[in-house]
Amino acid sequence: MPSANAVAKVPIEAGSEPEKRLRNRAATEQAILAAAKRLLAEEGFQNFGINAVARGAGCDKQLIYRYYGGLDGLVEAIGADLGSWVRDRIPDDNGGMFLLTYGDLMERLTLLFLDALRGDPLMRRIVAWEVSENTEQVRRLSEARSKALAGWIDRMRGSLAPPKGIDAVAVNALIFAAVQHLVLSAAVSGQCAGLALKTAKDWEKAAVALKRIVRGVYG
Amino acid sequence: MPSANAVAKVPIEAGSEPEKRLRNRAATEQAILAAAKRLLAEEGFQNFGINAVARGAGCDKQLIYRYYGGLDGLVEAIGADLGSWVRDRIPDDNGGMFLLTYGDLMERLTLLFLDALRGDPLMRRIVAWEVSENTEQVRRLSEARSKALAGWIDRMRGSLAPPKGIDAVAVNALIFAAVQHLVLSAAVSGQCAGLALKTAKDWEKAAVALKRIVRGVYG
DNA sequence: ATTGCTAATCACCGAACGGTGACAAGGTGG
DNA sequence: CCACCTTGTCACCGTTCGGTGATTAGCAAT
Repeated sequence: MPSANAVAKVPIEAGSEPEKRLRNRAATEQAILAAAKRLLAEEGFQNFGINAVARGAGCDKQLIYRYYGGLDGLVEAIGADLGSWVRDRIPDDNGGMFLLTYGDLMERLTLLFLDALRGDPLMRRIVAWEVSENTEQVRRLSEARSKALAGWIDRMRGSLAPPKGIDAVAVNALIFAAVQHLVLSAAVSGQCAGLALKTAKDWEKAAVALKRIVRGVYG
Repeated sequence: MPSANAVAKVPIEAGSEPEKRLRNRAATEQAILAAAKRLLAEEGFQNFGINAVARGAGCDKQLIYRYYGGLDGLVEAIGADLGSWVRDRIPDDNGGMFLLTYGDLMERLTLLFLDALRGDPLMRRIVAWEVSENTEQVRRLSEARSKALAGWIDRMRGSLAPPKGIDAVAVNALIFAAVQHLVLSAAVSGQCAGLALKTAKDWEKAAVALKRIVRGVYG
């Protein structure tokens, strides 16, 4: 290997990573944010820290402090993305379907929410984080998430009103809580309270039960 | 200060902590276990570690390795206590009440479970832990908990069977999931999906909604 | 009093953490 | 060409973590 030093001076990445991200702040910021989201989604909030994110982004942690003001700012940037989550993951129309009753609406909402949460590991980790810690970080994230979700629900609801005599806020809180815990538990252990949740058939059972619950309350 | 060394030789704890727990293995083991449970209940699983437990128990961490074989063994010892949790926290009879239908049973079970979970911070932390991590530790804990709970439910059920045509396992999984997430979220943030959960009145609303859901399914 | 067992403590290790200040590298305007 | 500003990197700090010998301290039997 002749002139090894001269070659080594240029990192070997000629064939490994063609993109170098050299002196490009915007790209680096995006890389950091992407690494943070990926890390949080894949590893969970347990080992989520400055060092891990910097390692994942392939840059120095100092840049995280410079560009985001530390982990807090980075987490807030993640929270800002949650608004787009709703737009990306959940259709904002009814797919040509007519929702005649509040029960129709809630059935569709809960099933959509179930599938969306099942398919989004980042969101699951955030939900798990919310019920595990009470730091300012998490509170901000939680707020952003609930706000985005509430807005989406409002848009879907249209002019439909819940039946009189039913505390829809409380009932819906329980239903959404059920979906969240079910999906979280399934993602971690593949089951929830004795109900296996691995195969498509398992999930179909869960969906049927969920519909039955919703219809049991709202008809 | 004459003979300061001699005085310092005896720790000042003469007036601070009358109990010394000197060379008493059984007592030390209990102190460690109690400290672990207290720490887990009050601080959560995030900062739960060998050093923290040793600090909380007021002894050296080496003893945790000796007596429990490390954190894993200690966690298992906590899991072994979960069986007694059911016995302590939840009555195993029906309080002289006659449960005529499966709906009666489930209403009573869910409300009992709700209150029991609300009143037990340790159990809440364990549930939050279960949906946040997937280590062997947590899996063992989870298993112990679900086993104890299933046993209790079985004892309560007696000969009552769910209505035909209803997938009770799936429905009940959702209902228990709802209770768990509701209580966890409330404990952390005082609310769940927009439903405030602080005052007794708030919880009464939640209980009414829960009853409505159960009755909606099981009549 | 001496021996021996065991409960309990101490001292230390390497690693990882969050955080910070100093410095090198790369474009840009004069 | 030079000075300047931004981007990126490096080295280091103090602290905490999990984990492991080596050591001390209390009690019982002989």
